[in-house]
Amino acid sequence: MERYEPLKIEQKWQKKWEEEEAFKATEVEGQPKVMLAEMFPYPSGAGLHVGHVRNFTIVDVLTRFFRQQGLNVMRPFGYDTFGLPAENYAIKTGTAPQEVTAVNIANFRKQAKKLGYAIDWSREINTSDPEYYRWTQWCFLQLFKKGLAYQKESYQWWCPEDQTVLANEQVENGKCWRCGHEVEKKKMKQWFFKITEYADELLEEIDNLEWPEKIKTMQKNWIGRSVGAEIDFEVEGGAPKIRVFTTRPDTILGATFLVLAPEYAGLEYIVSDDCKDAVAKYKSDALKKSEIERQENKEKTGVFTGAYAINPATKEKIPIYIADYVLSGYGTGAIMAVPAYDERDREFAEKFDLPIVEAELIDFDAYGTPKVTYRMRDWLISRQRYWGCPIPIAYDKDGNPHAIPEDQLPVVLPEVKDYKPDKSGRSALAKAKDWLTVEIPVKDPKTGKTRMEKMTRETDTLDGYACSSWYLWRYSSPHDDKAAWNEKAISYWEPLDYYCGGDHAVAHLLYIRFWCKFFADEGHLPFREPIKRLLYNGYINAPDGKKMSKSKGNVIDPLDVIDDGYGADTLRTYEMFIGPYDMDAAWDTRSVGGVYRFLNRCYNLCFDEEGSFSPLESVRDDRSEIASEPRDDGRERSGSRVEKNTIIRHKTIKKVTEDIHRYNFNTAVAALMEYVNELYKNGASKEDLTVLAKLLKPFAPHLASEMLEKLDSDDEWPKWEEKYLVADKVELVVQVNGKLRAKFAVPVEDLEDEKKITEMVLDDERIKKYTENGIKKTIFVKKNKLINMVV
RNA sequence: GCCCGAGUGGCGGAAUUGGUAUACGCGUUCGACUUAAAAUCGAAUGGAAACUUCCAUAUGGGUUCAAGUCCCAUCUCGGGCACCA
Repeated sequence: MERYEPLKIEQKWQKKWEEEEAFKATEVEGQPKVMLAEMFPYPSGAGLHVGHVRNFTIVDVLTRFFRQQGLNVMRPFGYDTFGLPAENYAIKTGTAPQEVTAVNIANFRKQAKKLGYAIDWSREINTSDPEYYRWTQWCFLQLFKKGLAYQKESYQWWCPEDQTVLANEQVENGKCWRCGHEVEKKKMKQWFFKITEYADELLEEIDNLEWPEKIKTMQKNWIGRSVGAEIDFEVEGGAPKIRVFTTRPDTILGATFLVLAPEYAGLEYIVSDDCKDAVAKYKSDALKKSEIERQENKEKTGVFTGAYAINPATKEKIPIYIADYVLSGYGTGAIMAVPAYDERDREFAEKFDLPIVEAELIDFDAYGTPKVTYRMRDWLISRQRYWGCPIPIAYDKDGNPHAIPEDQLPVVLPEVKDYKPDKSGRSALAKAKDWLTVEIPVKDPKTGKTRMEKMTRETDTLDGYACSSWYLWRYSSPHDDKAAWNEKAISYWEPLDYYCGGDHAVAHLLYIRFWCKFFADEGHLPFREPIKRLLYNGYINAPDGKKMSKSKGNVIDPLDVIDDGYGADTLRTYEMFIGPYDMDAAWDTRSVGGVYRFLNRCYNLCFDEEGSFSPLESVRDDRSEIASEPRDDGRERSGSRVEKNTIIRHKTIKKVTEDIHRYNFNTAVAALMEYVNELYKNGASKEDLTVLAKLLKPFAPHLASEMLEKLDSDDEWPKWEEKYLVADKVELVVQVNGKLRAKFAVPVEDLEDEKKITEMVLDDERIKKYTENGIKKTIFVKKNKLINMVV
């Protein structure tokens, strides 16, 4: 007897799919389309891990499901290749990141093919390929032209280990998200994208997305819209007015002092001479304080500036303090403190012995102007690193930035020998002397003539998130050399219908929405939201329940699972069966064996000794008596095995179809297992097996293809018919006071006759003993085939 | 501190609209095949009882003919935010 040999079968089909370019997608006007993608991976040297497999398989199950349903499906693939791991490796070993990246991509591609994914390999993209980043630079220039990419000198998070600035989203608990080193604040001139320009729309449109509530809430909190007012306070002695932001302008009568952030601009005009030293010291201490220290010690600190302001409502003189509990980057960096209504102000007031006035609330119209403020800041995008997309900017001799003309794109990353950033904090690009100088055409404002001017290139590179903020659109025309994306192609395929990932809840998913709105405004995109549905999958942990990590030695390598003989189909199906897709799950090696046994049973149903399927009735006659034995539950008592199979076949089609639509992949697999168990009991017809193979194909495409080939069938998704879902006899549940007391097999038409049912039930010995003293009422629920007698 | 999730057998988990709790898988036990083992096939498997019941969905209350599901309170775990005025 032939045994199920997954590796042999899988090789055969993978070769076939590759040769046929089986998953190539082309636009067909009028045919409904579906586009799906996972969050493209960073191709690390370690290769695919089980988390990738879960993520990619979810996309693949949906991809194949929709293909089998006759939709025009596109499922591309790509690599997010710029970033620190390759660069740090380059610094350590001198190997060019370009080289390492090429090797890692080749490995990822090979592994993804080994998993049998239905990928259109002609749509493979790579963010560090000049063919790609040429258009990342083009995107930057569009933002630059509209003033949405701008430079600003401000205090920024700086990682002393990686020698680069970090965005707010890249600082986790006061530490660098990559190396874990404590970050500090440094005043620097940096590039920003003005994401705040779109804050309102980004917030408002969240509710229209088919995204998990968790992600939507996180984005809303991140944007953090607050409605309030700005109020000006005169400063005694003629210093510039202090403008504060408050959400409670109605409490102004209780404002007994002002507090400024230590970084408050214009502080020098306010501080009195005798307080200068104390203020200067407090300010420098605050800047040195790490984020960790600020978080751990929430005890209020601050110093008096020696200056006073006038409360415009009470006309009283109130002192001005500086304190680090007021943040420079939010609102105006200054607050009116109302200790009677605000807990933090109260703490401060108590510590510094300031008055706490329980004043009445007033209508504030006379004192403030309405103002909306956001917690979200502009997106800091420059990085002092080599391995990133060069910012297409050059500086004239006065230091003014100029756009590199679009016909000079891409600005290609120059080859260097030493990848270390220099001591001044500039990236290794500063060492590429030849590359650094560039000639840019400049229009002379007086003569109107254009002349070439020598300039110096920007040595910062773009945050990797910029590269991934438009890649979904590149998929629609991945090798177009005329435009970032082709308008016709993108309007057919996009927006993306399904996006699946388990990371980047805020940053990436907010940035890509921001760029979408910008490019829609520029007339380049025909939609304002890039992603219709988001599936946010959970992590896979080690068998001990802990996170997998090399140092703990608990990593499961998916390729080992395949090569151990289980094969890709088992791995894929197991990871779908492991639990609800959006919950974390622990790897269980023994359960992998269980899924393998299931696929083996599928195989054995289809391939007997002669290598042909086992037709119903011809085999397993030894069990025919058992099979036709009436069962206790009374269901289908009269049905033949063929009739039983027909019912369960249609039930299974319905269950699997609906489960995949609901992303309940685990219960879809369970339903297939139940179906196979039934076929083992009853025997299987060709029709039974064909349906099995079709339903199995999204999960285990190689085995299913092998079965379908044997059965001489296409893979068109089967349909169920409701009429087969109703057996002629059904099981009636009888409860007394809500407790299960008996089950009856009744003809389905009897459910229409409540009186008949009631009489029959009351006449039964099992029920009689409970109802001797009479019944108060009966509740009959036809839908649930249930009757409850209340005594 | 605030905002979300979640808590069901020995284990991972089902129960989709308030209606048969524990689907499916793992593990365990027994049986068939075998000289034997593996593989495979079949049966049993929440706990106490013992032939008919009782108790079980984190804990305590409530609503209902009926609650894992709804309401109130409490505990535990996970995630997010964390001086945002």
